Amino acid sequence: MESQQPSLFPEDQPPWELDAAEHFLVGKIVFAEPPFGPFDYRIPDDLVGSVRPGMRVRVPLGKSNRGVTGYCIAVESIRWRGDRLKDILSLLDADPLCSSKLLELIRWMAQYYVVPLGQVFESVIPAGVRTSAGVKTRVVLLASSKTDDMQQLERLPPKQLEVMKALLAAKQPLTLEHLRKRANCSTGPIQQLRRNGWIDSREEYYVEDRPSTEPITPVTKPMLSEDQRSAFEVVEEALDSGKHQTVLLHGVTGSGKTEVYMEAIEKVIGFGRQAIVLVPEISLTPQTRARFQERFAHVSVVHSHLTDAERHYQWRLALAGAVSVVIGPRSAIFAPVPNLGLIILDEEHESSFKQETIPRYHARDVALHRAFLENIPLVLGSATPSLESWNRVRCGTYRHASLPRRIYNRPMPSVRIIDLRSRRQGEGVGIISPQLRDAIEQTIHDQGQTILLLNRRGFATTIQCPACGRVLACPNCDLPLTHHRDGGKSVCHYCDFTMMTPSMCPSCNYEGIHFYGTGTQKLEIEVRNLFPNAEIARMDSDTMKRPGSHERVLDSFRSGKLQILLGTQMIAKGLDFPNVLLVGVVHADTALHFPDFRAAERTFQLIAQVAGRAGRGDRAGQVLVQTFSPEHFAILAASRHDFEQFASAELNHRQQYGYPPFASLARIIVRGESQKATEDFAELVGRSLNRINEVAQLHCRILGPALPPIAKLRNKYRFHLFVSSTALADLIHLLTRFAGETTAPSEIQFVIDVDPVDML
DNA sequence: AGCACGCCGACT
DNA sequence: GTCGGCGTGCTC
Repeated sequence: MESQQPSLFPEDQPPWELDAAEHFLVGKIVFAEPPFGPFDYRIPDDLVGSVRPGMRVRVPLGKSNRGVTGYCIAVESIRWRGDRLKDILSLLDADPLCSSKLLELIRWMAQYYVVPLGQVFESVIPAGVRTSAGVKTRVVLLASSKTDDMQQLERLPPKQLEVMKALLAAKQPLTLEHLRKRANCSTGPIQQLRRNGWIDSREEYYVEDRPSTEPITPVTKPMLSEDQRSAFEVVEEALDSGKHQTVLLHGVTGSGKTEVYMEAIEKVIGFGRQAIVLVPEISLTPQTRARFQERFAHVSVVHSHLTDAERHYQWRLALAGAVSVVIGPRSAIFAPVPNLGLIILDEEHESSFKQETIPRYHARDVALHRAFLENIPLVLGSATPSLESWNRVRCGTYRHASLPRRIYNRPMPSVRIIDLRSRRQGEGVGIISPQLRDAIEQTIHDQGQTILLLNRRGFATTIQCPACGRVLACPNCDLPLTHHRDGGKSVCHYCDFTMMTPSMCPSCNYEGIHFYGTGTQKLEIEVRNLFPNAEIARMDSDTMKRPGSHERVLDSFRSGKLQILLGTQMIAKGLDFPNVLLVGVVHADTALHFPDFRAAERTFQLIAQVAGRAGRGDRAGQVLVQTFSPEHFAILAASRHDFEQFASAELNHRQQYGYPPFASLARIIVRGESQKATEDFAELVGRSLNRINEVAQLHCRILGPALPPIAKLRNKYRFHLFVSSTALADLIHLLTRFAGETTAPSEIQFVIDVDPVDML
């Protein structure tokens, strides 16, 4: 990665030449496209002092000297070493786009995730900032030097004198419109002053002020419960220590973690510092925003629907220190606040904190590193912590604060496991067991509400010919298509390929193709049949496509209009409805048998999270879990609300097989349109990795290439390899060397995914 | 990525 | 003998 310039002269020059040796400044520049650099460019005399790390520059590149935009990562004084250095052409920023600490964070990310520095910049600095979205120019007026002569000034006509007084009193440039208002005059006298040289004008960039979206209605803050207070004290201790410290706030669902966060934020704001709150994208609901905006002034909410211009504006506000709290999804970890005092990452186990495009960073790990660099506390909150974080609690790396009880000491819901295997064939062929059906009926009778979770959308998960056994598959991805009853379409859930579901088998022409497996659509139909008088709504990514539909369904559920809400995991998280007395997990095994070492963890989390939706009000809740694996430890532990038992069993298993968190893991995905060429290249990748591992004497395990569970995606064949090591440095070293010396043929792409979350 | 240099086939 | 194919390599 380091730049190398072939030196034309011996390193140690004779002293008489050393005297003559010219010292000058160079900027180390990186680019977002190849060649990534870093390259050294001379800083021309007129830019000395203004080029600083974190700024963008325009530089000539290549034989044609085409102009390219790069990021300055360092400014160094070097000795002349041949005349091959080119000059920086111009500066694109007046001030650095990132502080030195953020720059350090970017460097760490580039190293850790094996991504060129320039590409990390592109992801850290919002596109709207880079394109100056929403920035306009305007003419501003300022008093000229002529105004130094007070006597001359006094002799101006009265109206013009008034204008000049107003302008001088403002002590800053004003637009024509502003000045006109302040002097309470027409434009006439102002133009006259400009003509006579009393007023100078210049163009300036500005961002339109947006109407403040902050209805500052401070609410009286609630008293912390005893549990909340003792949890807060752990965080407070970390804040007072003035050092970096990570606290895992382990609070059961409904235990009031947010109050603890807010108390900590309040304290940080009291120090004149800022806080960043990271939440999963789906938790950034208007209610969450309102909660923070009611409690604090200057809250910046960064959600995914902001335009580039709005994002740019929020970013500038944060940079200027005009924001106390930034709340947003994973990219909010890069908020350029000047004096960060605390980072909070809520629902830290959520996989949406992992970015699935380059750079494939995990916001939790980036947050940890930023907190370390800024020397501030990090609070990770979850009811079902990731095993990575939990293991660090066990090792004593993280402090543990827990909220073991729900607020007002409400009981956790009782969980009953329903063994689907015991059902006799032929009887109750439906998806809803008699026990679950009875429980729903009882709940309706008790005027309560029911949530039904089925983590698979569509109608049927496989479309199969009962005569020849042919399964309808996606032509692009080779995965079974899911039948959607609205419109009778077959849809691929990976690439969205859609076709009309044939009535006839394409292989054997058998009339009577059959649907197997269950999705939320089929569940909806069965539930409607079972409870014809109930109000029912389905929530999954198919019904939630239109903006606002999410809110509409949740509002009518909150109002009590709906008795049953069914859907995919989007109903499992965060919802807080006091009248939910029953939660039904329709098929707990959906995620259990995935070829992924986190399958058990995911299953535990999903059950625990959705179970947490029940019994949040005055009346106790109950949870029914339907499963074909009633003895599975993840399902058993979830039914007892016993995270620790689950975690210790799962950690033992991970340790035994060398999975994270006991080893660092990376995945290399190779894809291409030709199966043969893709496989050949994947083999080559495997040989390169093994060779580097041996010659550099690294301690890495290399697995594969193998067919990933999704072997074909969007018309591309895929192969993957895994590299793991108990020595993180070895793993990164191997990957860095590999990336440095490998170029894929043009029709093949490969990506390195460090700490992969998605194994498919 | 872009643009060079470079070494083999069909044309004036 | 020249024009031009796109295969490797470099860009501060």
